[in-house]
Amino acid sequence: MGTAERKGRDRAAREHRIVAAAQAIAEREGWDAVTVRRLADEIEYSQPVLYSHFKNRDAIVAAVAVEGFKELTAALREAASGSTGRNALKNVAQAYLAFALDRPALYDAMFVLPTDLRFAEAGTRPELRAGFEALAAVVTPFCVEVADVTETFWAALHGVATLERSGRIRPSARNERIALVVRAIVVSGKGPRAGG
Amino acid sequence: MGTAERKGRDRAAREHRIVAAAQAIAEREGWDAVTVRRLADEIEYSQPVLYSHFKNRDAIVAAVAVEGFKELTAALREAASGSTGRNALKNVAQAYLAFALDRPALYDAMFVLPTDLRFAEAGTRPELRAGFEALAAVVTPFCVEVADVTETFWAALHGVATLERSGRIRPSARNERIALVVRAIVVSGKGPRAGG
DNA sequence: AAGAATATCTAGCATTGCTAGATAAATAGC
DNA sequence: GCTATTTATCTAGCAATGCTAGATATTCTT
Repeated sequence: MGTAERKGRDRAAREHRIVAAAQAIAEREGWDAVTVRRLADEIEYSQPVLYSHFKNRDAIVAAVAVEGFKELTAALREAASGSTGRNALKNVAQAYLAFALDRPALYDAMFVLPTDLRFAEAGTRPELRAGFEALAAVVTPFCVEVADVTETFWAALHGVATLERSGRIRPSARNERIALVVRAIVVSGKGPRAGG
Repeated sequence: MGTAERKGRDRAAREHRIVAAAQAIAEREGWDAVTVRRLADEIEYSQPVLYSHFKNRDAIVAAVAVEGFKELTAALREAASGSTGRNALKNVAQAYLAFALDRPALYDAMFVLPTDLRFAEAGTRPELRAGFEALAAVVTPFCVEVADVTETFWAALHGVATLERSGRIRPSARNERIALVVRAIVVSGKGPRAGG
């Protein structure tokens, strides 16, 4: 009899509901509104049930972050498709910033709030690695040291996103900053190449 | 009689002790350990006294952040002095990253934790503007659009610092990333200039 | 020295993450 | 089918937090 399987599915579905509720509340009202009690209400179970799925609240945030990486990766791939070279770079950069600025709560889960998620290391979750690969793909044509340049590209986008989001740099100059970052990648290969 | 003045001084001194205690605890044990009760113990007054100095806990974090900007600005000026051009850029970039990585709690107060501090706007506190100016100073020789390039330089450094700190990019490649950022600034002027 | 203003404290509220211990439900053994 | 055991879930509560109302000292004014 498949009751064990059904139980497993039910459990997975409930876990998914928890993560979805956390993401929805966070995106609507911010992460402070995501309390364990509130999530318990939302899924119509008591608090301790959540702790049978996740070690603690941070683990729930981390689960939302993983969802965020899936979405970001999809957005970056979509942006890269149908263009090449410098245009692909620009489209990806714009898509990255659009994601960070349109989905601040999700972006916070991925990059600002404390989690144990790791990148660019052995044991990195595939969802995270895929995001990095999507960036690397558009960077590759312009350099030899792909890892270095991809990391720096990513860091630049991340910095622009977070500083703009917190009002520390002028939103009005976003396009100029994107252009500068793209240009930096284009000329970043070892030894100066003619701008592409 | 100067008792009013003395009272003012005493009050200012107490306020300074609060901020210093907050910074010390944060740097030793992290911001989670900085509770209002703990600060009250530290300065040997009761909790409500803190609320006569600061509107809420976030305002205390913001006060520490302002101290951080003073320190960062000093470090950047020091790094810039005695060198020019590309070397100044590199030294400043290294100093920025060293600050962010050596003083994570302070850096968090300045850039990660929620505060109302603004940059690059009317009404910005002078301590914050000074930091921006220190970056602008080393960027200026390389470009026309100083504000755009300074913001992008800063964002790149900020991104590198935060991603490296949270283990999302390889610490081993820091020098390569610094080199890329510096190179990007050097060639960032309107119209391609020969790399310096 | 009496009254007014200021400085400070005690005590408590409401909320949070998390958990021990009790109970209900499902499963297994016979 | 009935009982014993395991599994799933809940009730109730702890300790900590940010913050504040209201009471009490302390200092100033006249």
